[in-house]
Amino acid sequence: MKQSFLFTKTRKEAPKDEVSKNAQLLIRAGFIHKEMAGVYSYLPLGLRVLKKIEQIIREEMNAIGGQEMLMTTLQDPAIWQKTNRWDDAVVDNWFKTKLATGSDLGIANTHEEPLTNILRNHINSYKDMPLYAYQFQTKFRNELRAKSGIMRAREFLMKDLYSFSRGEEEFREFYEKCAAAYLKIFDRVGLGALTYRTVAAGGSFTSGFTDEFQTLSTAGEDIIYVDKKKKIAVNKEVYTDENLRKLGLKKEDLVEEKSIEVGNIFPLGTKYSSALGLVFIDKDGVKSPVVMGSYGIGLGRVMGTIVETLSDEKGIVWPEAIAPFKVHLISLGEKGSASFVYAEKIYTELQQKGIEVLFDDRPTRAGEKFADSELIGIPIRVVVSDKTLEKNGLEVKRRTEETATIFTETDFFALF
RNA sequence: CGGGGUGUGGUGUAACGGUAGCAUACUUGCUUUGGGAGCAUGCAGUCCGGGUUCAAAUCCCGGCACCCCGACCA
Repeated sequence: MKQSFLFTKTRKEAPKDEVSKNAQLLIRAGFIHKEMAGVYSYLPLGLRVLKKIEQIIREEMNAIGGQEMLMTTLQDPAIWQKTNRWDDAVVDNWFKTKLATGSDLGIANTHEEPLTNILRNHINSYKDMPLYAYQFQTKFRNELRAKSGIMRAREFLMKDLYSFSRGEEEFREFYEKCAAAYLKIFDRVGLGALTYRTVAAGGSFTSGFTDEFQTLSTAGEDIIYVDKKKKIAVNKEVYTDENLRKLGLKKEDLVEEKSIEVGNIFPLGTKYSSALGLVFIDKDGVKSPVVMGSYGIGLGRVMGTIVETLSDEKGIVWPEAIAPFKVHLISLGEKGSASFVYAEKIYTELQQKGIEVLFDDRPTRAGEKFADSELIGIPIRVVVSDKTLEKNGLEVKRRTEETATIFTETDFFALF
């Protein structure tokens, strides 16, 4: 894409009402637009990143047998009443609205109920399971206090997968598979080194533990105790001597850290299947409720966490796998000049090879282009100018490195 | 939801109750061209509703919005 075509602009200053680093940088660089507190639009650059994160998650979910679907935002209160989660006194962050006829309607904040209800039409026998369904869908949560930029929003895109198993053992097997897939996902998006599977409290679903995936960051809201050798952590909420003993962890190996919850997985047992009548008949003709699990990742939060943890003082530093473009090609020559024509040639060739490139063809000054490039954070910066032309090459600089190197055209294309 | 704070051009900021100014961005022109250029030019603003006052960005009341701390976070 030519940068002159991109409609977003960068800014030197962040809006005064944004304090979090992720929102400041993402707004300055033109990735997102704040609509209101906790509600952000994704602009072209931001959407590119979001889609890459989505695709990585999709690949890993498909790899463990997930089937993608898409459920509705508008929700029928009736099925939520069956699990007692319609009442505002029970679930306090509902957005609710009404049909023109006057009847109540919910705006979905999660999808255990609707999916369980859907599957009543598709699960009858033990032969119909195990079954794993997931979606990328917008959730609405009426948070009393939105904060931390895109990290805790009122409207956000979430991958939610639900597992349907014939028994506890079968459920556990998938649960562990999914945990492994999650670690892969966080690794692929560039958060692997900072992200820990973390033992947490059971929430309101079960009495046992659940698992969170926590990324170390001073911007985090959670406090966890990390065993860096064993690559595991314990959330403060379950940090007791007894629990540590159960988990086989020693207090002296644990370090207290602040962290961001980038994903979670938890057992649902038969809470929803029982309440909504999702049962199956086993080999012996006996009816039992389906054993369920739930597995979530907030895409915006992952994106925000990457900005929080990997940026530097000049701007964002995108890991290659999720960067909006792989190459930021900068022409310093005037339109029509020899170096500009050469830059256009490189641009065309990169595109022909299927390499995503943002071509800064704007008639602006070098300093501004460099500053923008660092702010936007594309992994590889390539400069074409009279100087590089004289040297018969291209100036290549990685966003993570300080120094630039002159490459010949051949060596440059060999990078990909 | 409790406590605190703040609302001024697109963005960042200034103005004792007395002419709303600066910077940036944007328009146009000339110069400049490897680290957010210079000169000139044009465009653009006091959150909303009341009140006090000769006079309100400024003081008072109400509302709304945003930020922070806490609580909450299926």
